Amino acid sequence: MKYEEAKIKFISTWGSLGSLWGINKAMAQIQALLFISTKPLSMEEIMKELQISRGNTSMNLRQLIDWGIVTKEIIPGERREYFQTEKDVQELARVIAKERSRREIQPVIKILKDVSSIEDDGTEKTNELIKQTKALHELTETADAMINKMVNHKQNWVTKSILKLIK
Amino acid sequence: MKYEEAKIKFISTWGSLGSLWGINKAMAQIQALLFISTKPLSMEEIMKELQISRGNTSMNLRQLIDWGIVTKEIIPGERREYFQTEKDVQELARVIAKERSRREIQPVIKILKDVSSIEDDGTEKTNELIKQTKALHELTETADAMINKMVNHKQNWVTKSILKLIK
DNA sequence: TTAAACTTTCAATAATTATTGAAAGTTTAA
DNA sequence: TTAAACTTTCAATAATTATTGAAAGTTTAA
Repeated sequence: MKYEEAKIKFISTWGSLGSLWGINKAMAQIQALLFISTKPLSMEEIMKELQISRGNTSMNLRQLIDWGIVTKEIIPGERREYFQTEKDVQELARVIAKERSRREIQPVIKILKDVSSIEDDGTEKTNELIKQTKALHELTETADAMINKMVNHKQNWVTKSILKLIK
Repeated sequence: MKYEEAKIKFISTWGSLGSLWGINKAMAQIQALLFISTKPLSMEEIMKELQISRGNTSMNLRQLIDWGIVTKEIIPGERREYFQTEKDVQELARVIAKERSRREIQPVIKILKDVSSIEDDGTEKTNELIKQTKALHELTETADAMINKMVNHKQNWVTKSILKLIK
């Protein structure tokens, strides 16, 4: 496998993995392209590389900026804007985990809490609903907290300690 | 909020959360319905409760069985099949994490490994590709291993230890 | 066997989500 | 100011994914 093939493979794999971290294909591909680029890229360059339209590129770049994983780079003397992504994987993981938690997990936790707090009328079905949603609420809250804590430590001594602990 | 309202809210929330654990809406809703049911349900009952077609119910039930979180229950003297889901949240989390890892994360890890092992021709762009995909490969592999290990311990002494460690 | 009571399959269709591209908007240099 | 060089917006369209429902298949009781 040579450079070009590897590059295409990486970008398309990372694109289809987008669903796993909650973003769409084009957004993930743009991030992937910037991630392996040796320099910031312009919108024109991104469009050309990924074969996507101007509108699509513009919207998805804006979303990536909104997520906080892509930044605009102003190159002196240049009219057009250039873009670059966070290059450190640990920091990338931190931002993604935090955003996903905020956008998707927190709202669910809130609803689980509400649902599990309904008045117990003593019937079997109400009992079951309360019991099960309460268990789900606790699990979700714990898992969310753990992932965030984990990923928030830049140095990985914690990771190492945890790995040692659970091996 | 009364039982019926809470039930509907829970099922629709869990349904839309499906994307987070990699399954579709109907599949997640069926699982949610079974999760708070006090007894196994027939296909007829599931269709009626969720207002979905027979075909849809049949296919998604099959998928849930395939994932290993729903089982058929034979009730003596009854012709039709009944279904129930795993009721223990810890076990549920274990199965989901394992399946997601197997179906989605493992294939990506393999590709990252391949891409990061291409021959280094000494150019800057090849260097960057190798460096960045290697970092991503390590991170993905570590995260996957951690989540699986974590969720694999039924007792939660590990969870507690980890929480203490990272707080 | 047969026929009733069920489940599964799958082509057609509906719903959802992503993408295009042209028009409108904005910025900058002269 | 103006016009060239850019970016953003958004209605139309394409692509993808989920759902339906009728026909085919299977199982069981008699």
